[in-house]
Amino acid sequence: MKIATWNVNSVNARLETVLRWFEAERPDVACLQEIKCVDEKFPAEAFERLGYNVVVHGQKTYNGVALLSRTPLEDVRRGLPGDDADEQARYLEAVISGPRPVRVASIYLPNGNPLGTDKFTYKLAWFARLAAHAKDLLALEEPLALAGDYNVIPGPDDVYDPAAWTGDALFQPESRAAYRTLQWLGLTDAYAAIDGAPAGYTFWDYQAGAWPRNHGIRIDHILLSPLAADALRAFTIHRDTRGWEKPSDHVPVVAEIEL
DNA sequence: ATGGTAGACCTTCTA
Repeated sequence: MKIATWNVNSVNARLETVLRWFEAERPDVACLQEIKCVDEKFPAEAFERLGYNVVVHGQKTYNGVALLSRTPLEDVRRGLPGDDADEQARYLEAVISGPRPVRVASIYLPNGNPLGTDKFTYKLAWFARLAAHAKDLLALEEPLALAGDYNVIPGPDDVYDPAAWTGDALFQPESRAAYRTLQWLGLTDAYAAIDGAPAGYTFWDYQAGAWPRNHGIRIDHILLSPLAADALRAFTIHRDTRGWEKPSDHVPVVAEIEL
């Protein structure tokens, strides 16, 4: 089973590009982030024509996440538990039905910039809520994948120039520690499955020629519960899509598991 | 040099 995650930076502006990749890669499950539309504006029919079931947790203008699956999605949870006042659409969870069900979440973690503002506070608070919820999910002892744009550069090997990012929320010690906390709970970063691969960036800014200069960062991650990590067979970053017409600034990331 | 681009949408915010 191929589980993909992709921050598409507006699903409607990107539809042709996204469908092109779906037709070529045909993931079984896909987590989308930054769809930038309300539920009713999500182009569900286009994905249904390709054989996908669709659930959406949308929002006007900003954020918004979706889950696509070849088999029906059950036990759907919209929004991250822990703060009823949080109105930002950044979390969507469901169980992918089948003989070997897998619980999957599409995650769009807050960016947190600039430092010293409530945006960074919100990021860390959101991270704490995610850790609390992940702990509850891990207690179920199911195959589980938490996939998405975490807006965290885990380490210095995950950025073209660490010094250029020291003042950025994505590379703060607190952000990196929060990401490690998820792993101490028992989640595995599927990226570790790449053997001897060079830096695997997943994002290149639209500005300042970041793509042609390969000024990238690795911020899109797939975290797996023990049962899912044991079943991991491959992990791929589809960096070629960054060179396509009208690209997202993020590229798709895929974990293949064999349960 | 504190730049640059993209998307939503209406003037500026977010990334």
